[in-house]
Amino acid sequence: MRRPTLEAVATRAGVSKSTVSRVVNGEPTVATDIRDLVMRAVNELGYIPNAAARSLVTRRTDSIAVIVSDPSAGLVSDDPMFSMVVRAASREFEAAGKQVMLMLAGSDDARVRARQFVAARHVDAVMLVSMHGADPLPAALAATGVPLVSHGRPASRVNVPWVDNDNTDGAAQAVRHLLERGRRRIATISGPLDMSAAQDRIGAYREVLSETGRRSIVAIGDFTRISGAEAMAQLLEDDPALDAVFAANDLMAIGAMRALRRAGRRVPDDVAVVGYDDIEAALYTDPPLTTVRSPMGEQAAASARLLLSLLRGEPATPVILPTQLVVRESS
Amino acid sequence: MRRPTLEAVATRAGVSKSTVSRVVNGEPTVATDIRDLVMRAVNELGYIPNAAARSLVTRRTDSIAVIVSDPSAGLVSDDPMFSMVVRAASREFEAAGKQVMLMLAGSDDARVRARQFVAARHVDAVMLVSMHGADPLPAALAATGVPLVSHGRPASRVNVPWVDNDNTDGAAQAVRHLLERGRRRIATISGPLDMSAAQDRIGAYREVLSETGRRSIVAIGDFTRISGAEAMAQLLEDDPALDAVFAANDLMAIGAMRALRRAGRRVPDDVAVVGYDDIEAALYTDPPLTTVRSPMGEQAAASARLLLSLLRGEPATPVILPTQLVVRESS
DNA sequence: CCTTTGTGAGGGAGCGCTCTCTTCATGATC
DNA sequence: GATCATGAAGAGAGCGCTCCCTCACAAAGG
Repeated sequence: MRRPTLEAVATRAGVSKSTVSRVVNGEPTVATDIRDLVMRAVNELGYIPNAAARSLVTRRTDSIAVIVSDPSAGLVSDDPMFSMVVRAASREFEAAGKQVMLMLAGSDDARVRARQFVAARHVDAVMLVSMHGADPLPAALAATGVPLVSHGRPASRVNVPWVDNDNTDGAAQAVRHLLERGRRRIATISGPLDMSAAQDRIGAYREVLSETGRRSIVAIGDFTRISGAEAMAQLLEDDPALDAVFAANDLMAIGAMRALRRAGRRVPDDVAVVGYDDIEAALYTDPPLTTVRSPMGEQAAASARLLLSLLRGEPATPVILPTQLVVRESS
Repeated sequence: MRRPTLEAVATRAGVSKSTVSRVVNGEPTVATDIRDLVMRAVNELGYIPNAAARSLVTRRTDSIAVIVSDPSAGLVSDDPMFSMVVRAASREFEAAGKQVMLMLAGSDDARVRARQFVAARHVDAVMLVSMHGADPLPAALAATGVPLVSHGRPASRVNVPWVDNDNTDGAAQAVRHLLERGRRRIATISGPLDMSAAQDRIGAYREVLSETGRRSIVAIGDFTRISGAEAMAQLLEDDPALDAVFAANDLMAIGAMRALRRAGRRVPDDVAVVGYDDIEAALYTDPPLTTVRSPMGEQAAASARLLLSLLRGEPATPVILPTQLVVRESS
């Protein structure tokens, strides 16, 4: 009935518990014939170590929390970021033999639970994803003393290693590209200004424009398609003569293109559109979207690897991955 | 240094370990004054129960595995299904106080690990997502005796409770709608035929067409955008005169629309397109996509709830959720 | 020859908790 | 007043594992 224990294996193999433990944990100080003996017993009994018992004594769990802290994440959000990041990170952790505990920290309540969970040392480490300036989680988690890496630079000043793409350079590339195409009135649809990625992207937009003596035309979205459409409508109202728009992500760019179409503007003839991220959907818009490729999956994998190296006791410093403009037909 | 234990709390409160345990676990047989005494000690010491020790004796882990078993899940897949399903299920489990262990079972290797993991009882239950006919996991997991629910009806004949949407009815609605619109040569882009959803959808397509004496025009995709585009190109080659296409999901419909545009066909004038799922992106295609709304998030939540009720010892029977055609401008 | 060193295996305490069993106090019943 | 039922708190075994320590034995050195 009950699953076999170390002791059962030891009895069967005619050795001590200690020896079985050594074999199971791959310690080298076991003679090969005894090792074979033990392994046979393990297989015959179908022995699998009890993780709870093991972690009770080792104080390790071999699992890692991936905490996704976004504000609400409405029920209808088919967010490509989530899918890519979670998948890539999982793959990396699983390859390292770590289990992934996924926690959504959308509400304050959930954030408190997440903090508690981490403080209770139910996981060996934490990878934190996608938070905004007011998010108390980076600091709260850092305070638990559990190894922690942030996917994306935290907006608040807190001493947590992170991995990000070069938002500033990416956005600068996008805006320069529009200038080179001869666009004069270049608007932007920014993400929420409490997110570092949004800050960096709009900062670069402003910087490049001011270098060439042009003024900024700004609307704020929240990185969703619908907000992109709304922001675009707003921009058209503010400046009907605009001839280009840089959206801080592809989802908003897609929303913006829809709003432009509804307003009777042609893309790129009347208004050029550039996005950011290069999600797969950017290939399938009409026209296909010019965008800045940010290596989202790679960034997540790098975050995961950074955390794993931290866990091995190696020092962790922030990582910035390069980005690259992908010119398609929308600009 | 070390975190406080039950015993430390007991000493501080001047009671026995047993009493503290009762208080912490909310048992009613503790006098209120003593309960308060204990709670004060708990708060003062910042006591958090050690999950490993607890689960060593209770043989519960209060965690649930969500196993996503899709064939490869290429690095570039920003799959809306994944995001919605994982989020909705997580929300449900977290609300019930269960931790979610996410496991990607893309490779054979990963599948073996997942099976092992479940067999080792590292989780109390398993929610299995999105598998195909040849997938050995449903049977393998069922054999472990761990409570199991499948999100989507398993393709193989295996006795696992599941939750699905009414694929047959949904697809039938889509095809009837195209007929009502006066379309004569209606093609379909099916999903992989080893998936039950794909089987049901193409089955209904064939059924409705044969009722009206029309022939089937079929291409097979794999539920990705790119495969939808390829399948559409194939269909146009097979039957240049087709005037409608029913894609078994929205991603493929989006790919198909792109292929149609490239081939110089107008949607819906030359070719009407209907998708399936009603992902958010369906609103943002040009023209907006007519599609069958399948309640993906609701389905995932229902799967999660079914599993939770199974865990409470209640019997579990399959659940089928209704679907509804959403007519937009692509048909 | 005895002692030292090294190596591989066994013994057993203890990780922090739950849960059964026991004890004790209180009050009800006859 | 003796007996019993009831309810609340304590004692302690034991969950399955790791890891420190001990020990046996063999080889090497004096």
